[in-house]
Amino acid sequence: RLRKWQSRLRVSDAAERNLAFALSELDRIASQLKLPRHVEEEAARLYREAVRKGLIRGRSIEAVIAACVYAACRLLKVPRTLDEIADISRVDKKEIGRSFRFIARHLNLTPKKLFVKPTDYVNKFADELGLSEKVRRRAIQILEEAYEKGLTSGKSPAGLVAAALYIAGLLEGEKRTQREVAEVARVTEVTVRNRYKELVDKLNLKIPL
Amino acid sequence: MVDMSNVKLRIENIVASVDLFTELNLEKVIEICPNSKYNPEEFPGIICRFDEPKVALLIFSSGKLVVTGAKSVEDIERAVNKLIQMLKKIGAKFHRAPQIDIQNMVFSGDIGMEFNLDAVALSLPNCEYEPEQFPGVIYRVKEPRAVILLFSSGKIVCSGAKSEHDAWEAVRKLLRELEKYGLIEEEEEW
DNA sequence: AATTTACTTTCCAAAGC
DNA sequence: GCTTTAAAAAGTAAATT
Repeated sequence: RLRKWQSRLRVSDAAERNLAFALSELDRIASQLKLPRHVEEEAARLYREAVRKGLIRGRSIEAVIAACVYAACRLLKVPRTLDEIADISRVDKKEIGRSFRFIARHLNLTPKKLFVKPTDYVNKFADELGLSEKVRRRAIQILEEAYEKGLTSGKSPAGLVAAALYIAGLLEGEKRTQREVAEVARVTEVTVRNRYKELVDKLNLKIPL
Repeated sequence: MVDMSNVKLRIENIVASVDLFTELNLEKVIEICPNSKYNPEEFPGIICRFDEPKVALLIFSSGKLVVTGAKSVEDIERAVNKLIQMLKKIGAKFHRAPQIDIQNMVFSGDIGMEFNLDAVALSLPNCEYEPEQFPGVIYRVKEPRAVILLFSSGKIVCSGAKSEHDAWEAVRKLLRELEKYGLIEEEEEW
């Protein structure tokens, strides 16, 4: 009947409005983060899939969009920290993190698919710090040794990469301050210092004074 | 067969729901509870703390309670009896024994070996590992229902179990999975 | 820079919004 | 969903000294 038809119209109206809002929010985040088009498209695909599976229930569209952006970055190996996304989202980092873990669980985004090699973070941070190829290679070498010695489990990848770049900079004569590397990695100086100490100690690195 | 001889579990917290089968006037109850807090605007129950046994109780007007922070089931029984004695002085009548249901037990423990959590996350199905947000692997056991947090040190936290037996069973299942995917013989192949 | 305090994760019930 | 309560793990963060 007419009423049923109207309610159907209303439902699809709401769904379309929500989707339009979600995609505009995605556009806003993607342009501010200067994300490649394929990442934005993947985030949109993840969002539609999340809607189709009813994963939005109880969550805000903004939180889920931010989570999809983060997931798309991880899947496509485009390094972006959760903090960078949280900075420009109206939703806080904690809520984005929750939504991210929730959609990851239900869209079968396994740790394997989401794994981003430290190398990718090295290049991103090194770009922002203006560090040479030589420093990057040294940092990666340090990170590989640290992994082999079991120093990386449970630690913040961003903190580890920041410390490795700090050390590599010192070793290759392209010093950046702890403050500078901490800033691009979005961790505190204390974290950089703690990782730095442990890496220098356990890998027997000789830092030129 | 999974070797559990090196595995340790320790009770850290027990949560129980209790029904006293008596309606309570919280305005009266608040006067006989020394270290308690009651703001019906923010939370409908009285928050009360006992030193002996060391627990926290949430007291509701329906006569139902939530007891948390206990290290043993006996602590919960003692706390409930202590509260009942206090309530009797305020005129509350008890016609039957309280019903106590253990809802959740939290354990800390040790598996006795270290783990490469990247390797664990790569092969162990149905687990979560986001080192940027939390340093442990999160593993959910369906039956008995429980969640285990596994750290690189081999230390664990098991929550959601309703009994010590269930917690051991959940840990046993995690170990079986770890063994099945070749994650037990760590040391050499890091 | 060391200490202390605090927050992240997991679990669960209660009554009501 | 949220509110409150407890507790541990290990990492990170923030506030004091």
